[in-house]
Amino acid sequence: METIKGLKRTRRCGEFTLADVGKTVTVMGWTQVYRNLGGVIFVDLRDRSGILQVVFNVENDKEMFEKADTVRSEYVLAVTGEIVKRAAETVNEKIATGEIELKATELRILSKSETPPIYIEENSNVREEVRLKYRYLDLRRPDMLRLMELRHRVTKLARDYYDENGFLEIETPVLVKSTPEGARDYLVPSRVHPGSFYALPQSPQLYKQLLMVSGMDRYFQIAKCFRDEDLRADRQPEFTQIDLEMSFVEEEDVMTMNEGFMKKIFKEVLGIDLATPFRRIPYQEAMDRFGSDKPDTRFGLELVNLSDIVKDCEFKVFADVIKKGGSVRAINFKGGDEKLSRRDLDGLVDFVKIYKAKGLAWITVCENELKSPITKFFKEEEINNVLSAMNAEVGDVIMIVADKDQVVYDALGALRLELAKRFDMIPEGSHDLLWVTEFPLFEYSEEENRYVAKHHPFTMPMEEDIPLLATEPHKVRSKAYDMVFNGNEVGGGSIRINNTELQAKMFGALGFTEESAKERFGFLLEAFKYGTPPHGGMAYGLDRLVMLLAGRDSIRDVIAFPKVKDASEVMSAAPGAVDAKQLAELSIKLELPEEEK
RNA sequence: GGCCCGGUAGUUCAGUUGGUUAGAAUGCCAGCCUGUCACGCUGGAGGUCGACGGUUCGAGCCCGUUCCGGGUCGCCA
Repeated sequence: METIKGLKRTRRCGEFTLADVGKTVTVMGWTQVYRNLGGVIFVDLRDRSGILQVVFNVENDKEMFEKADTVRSEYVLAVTGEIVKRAAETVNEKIATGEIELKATELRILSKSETPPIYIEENSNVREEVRLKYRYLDLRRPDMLRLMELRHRVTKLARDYYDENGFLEIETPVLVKSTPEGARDYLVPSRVHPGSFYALPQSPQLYKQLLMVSGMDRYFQIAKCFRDEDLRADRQPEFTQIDLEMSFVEEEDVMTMNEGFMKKIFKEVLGIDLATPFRRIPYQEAMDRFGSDKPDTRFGLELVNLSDIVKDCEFKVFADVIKKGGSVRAINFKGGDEKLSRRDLDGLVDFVKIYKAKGLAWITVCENELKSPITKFFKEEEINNVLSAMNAEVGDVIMIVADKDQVVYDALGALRLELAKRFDMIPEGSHDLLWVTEFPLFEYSEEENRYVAKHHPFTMPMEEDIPLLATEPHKVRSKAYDMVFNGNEVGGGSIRINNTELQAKMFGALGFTEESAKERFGFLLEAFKYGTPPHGGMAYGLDRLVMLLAGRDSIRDVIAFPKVKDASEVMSAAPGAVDAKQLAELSIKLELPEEEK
């Protein structure tokens, strides 16, 4: 094996141009392909920047030619030679360096390679299982390199932007106190304090608020966060936030600041001029029109509330639902009749059942009649009112769900996305940014039988709703806002409570006793006694943001070493068992479920 | 935890109603070839059909269990 000793790389492979013709240079990289034509060998040498063709000719140097003949895929080479211009008929227009090539004068094989299990190429369609097992090879592929580059640029722009706007980058601890509200914590046992545990942070929330108390004024951080919950295509247990907090601000200040950030990212990464300010859609409007708190507004299929029209109808299902406080809502799939077979409609009925809907009623508007399993239960006037409310025309299919509001929203919200996806109703390359505002402060947890904070317990209620805190907490709206990009939540935040009495009311509404509030958040409440500026902030899901900017469907594509569905890592096989000695040091005894012993 | 999809050569896939020796492309190995660029030509090697069990004269194919990967519901303040 040969060494690099005495050689210096001139530049990366893809960075040479016609201007370098005649120069003697040294390049280093991986062998993309080699082509032995008998008396001449071509090696395409690849690194992060691209490819440069290297030529070995038997007539120039027989010994080196024979050495070049032993080169195989992914061998790591150092080649010194002269950059020469290619003859016109041998120019390769497919690569950036296609007009030149390197005429080798010295070849060193720095490292051999076994035949790689996956081929290193753009858009290889290798099974994800294999890609993840050999992630370091997968990352050699140009599209993966570009995604890592993109991610780097976004974090760099975040640092630049917030720095320009007077934010300080401050690190907060990764070993923190567990506050079991919300997602499950990852726990880290303490050796020094047997029986005690740190948690890994779900977000730097409390610390950044304390930094505001400290007078840091504006803070940001690229923060690793952890949530011990199940994965999704856009959710990893270990993820990164662009986290920020500002003092002396209201909602509009935070939103404006962050519109500026998005404007900068879109301009510099995608070359797109974003219009600001973004639209603001109150939560309730988002739910009523789109059935979602992260609405994709790039297409229609908006929800219409039919409750008033059908509340007295003879179709028991609808009337009963409304009596119990639920609603009957519908979407109109324009021209759906010719796109959907009866079988497709049955499939959609099953589809909404995933979201707990008990069924999906439909009315197909034909030339001289209506096709529907339910119209027989309705008076003519009711039907006409439904049709006009839905703006129905011949060829349309009206799809109706009746249930508790949340189920109706979930089912129709998902159904409109499904139809839009299936029938290509989303304009290609469109980008739709908006804020959803006025989130409810609480949501009811059936599991815990109490109200829980929708955002987190430090979120400021809207002034006009504060009187409702003690009486009708479900009606209280908050100064919280989510940034939504093409129907994805890319970030969210709120104005925080900076007043201890209000915070106490908040804990009261959440059902915390004074002691339990003190036990969990005592240090924050204590800090708030000493002069807390009005403050607020937000956090972006960096991984998801980069994924969307890149137009990818999976967050794994923008994370160098992602976890898979069961939160393990295929390549390293983490998590793993530890030996008895380590456990003993931590005073931990295992008691595994029977089947796992 | 539930539901759905997938697992056949290094890789991507095909494989008929359950029937002889499981195929293709690509990659790999060898030989030939002096301007290719996914070089070309000739030849060759390469399989625990994810695993285990069952049904059957006979299983890649049917049944059960299980492992692995993906999607999704629950979950994710």
